[in-house]
Amino acid sequence: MRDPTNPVCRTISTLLSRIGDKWTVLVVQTLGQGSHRFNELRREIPSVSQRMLTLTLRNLERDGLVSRTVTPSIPPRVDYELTELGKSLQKPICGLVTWAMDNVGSIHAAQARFDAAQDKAVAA
Amino acid sequence: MRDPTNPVCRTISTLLSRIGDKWTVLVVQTLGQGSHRFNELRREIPSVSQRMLTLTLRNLERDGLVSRTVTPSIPPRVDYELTELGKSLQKPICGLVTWAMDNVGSIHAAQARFDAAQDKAVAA
DNA sequence: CAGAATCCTTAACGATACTG
DNA sequence: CAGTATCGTTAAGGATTCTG
Repeated sequence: MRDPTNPVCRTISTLLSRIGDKWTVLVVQTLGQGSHRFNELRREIPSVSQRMLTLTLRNLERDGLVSRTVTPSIPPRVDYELTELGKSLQKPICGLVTWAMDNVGSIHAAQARFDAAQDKAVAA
Repeated sequence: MRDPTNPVCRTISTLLSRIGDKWTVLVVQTLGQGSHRFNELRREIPSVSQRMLTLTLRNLERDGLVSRTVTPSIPPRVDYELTELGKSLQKPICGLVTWAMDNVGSIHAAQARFDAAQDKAVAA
């Protein structure tokens, strides 16, 4: 089940690393509010670079989580939207984010304890 | 809420990248079966290097998700175990893994469609 | 047994400049 | 507007060697 040559495991692992990358979750959550154009996404997520937004959207599109609709006008218009599959991913992501928000306090406290113990050990 | 200078957001983002790293989820799931010694973990996760296992466990310990118990014998014995906080994280992780397993098929199909369309575009 | 330290390669990412 | 292409930096991770 955790054999890395197993294709199912590889897919799960790839998905987890997507979730863990810097932008995927932000993009999915933004698209959760509805369809967005490329530069609308950039404005909603100011810290993302053009390059990273492009790559993130390409990956999401390739995995079937986001649809890309091109309107060949001048200037061109491209709309991104969550697919049904993409929408279904929101729930487990939300579970994780909620857990994190509920437990920020405990985590920070644990980190403070750990770092204090480290300092003490180094000082000694 | 998605301001990267907000400490809560930073914690959430750090947690997500932990989930997304190569080993954290595997280690948490292995420890979910019960307490393990260092080399027991290595045997259960053969692909992890000693260095990465050490780093992963340190991070988990610092975040308060895993406890580390040293028995100063010769040879030394170190046991790792999920804390209550760590156990509570299993549920949202499971939600994500379950989603992934349920949708591997759809994802692979989407990737195949995407790649086929790419090839066609390149060939043209 | 459980690690710390070091070296090295690769991949991620940001910044910038250019294009249909 | 919505990208692509290229470059340079940083960080992740593996392999190896050494130690209490």
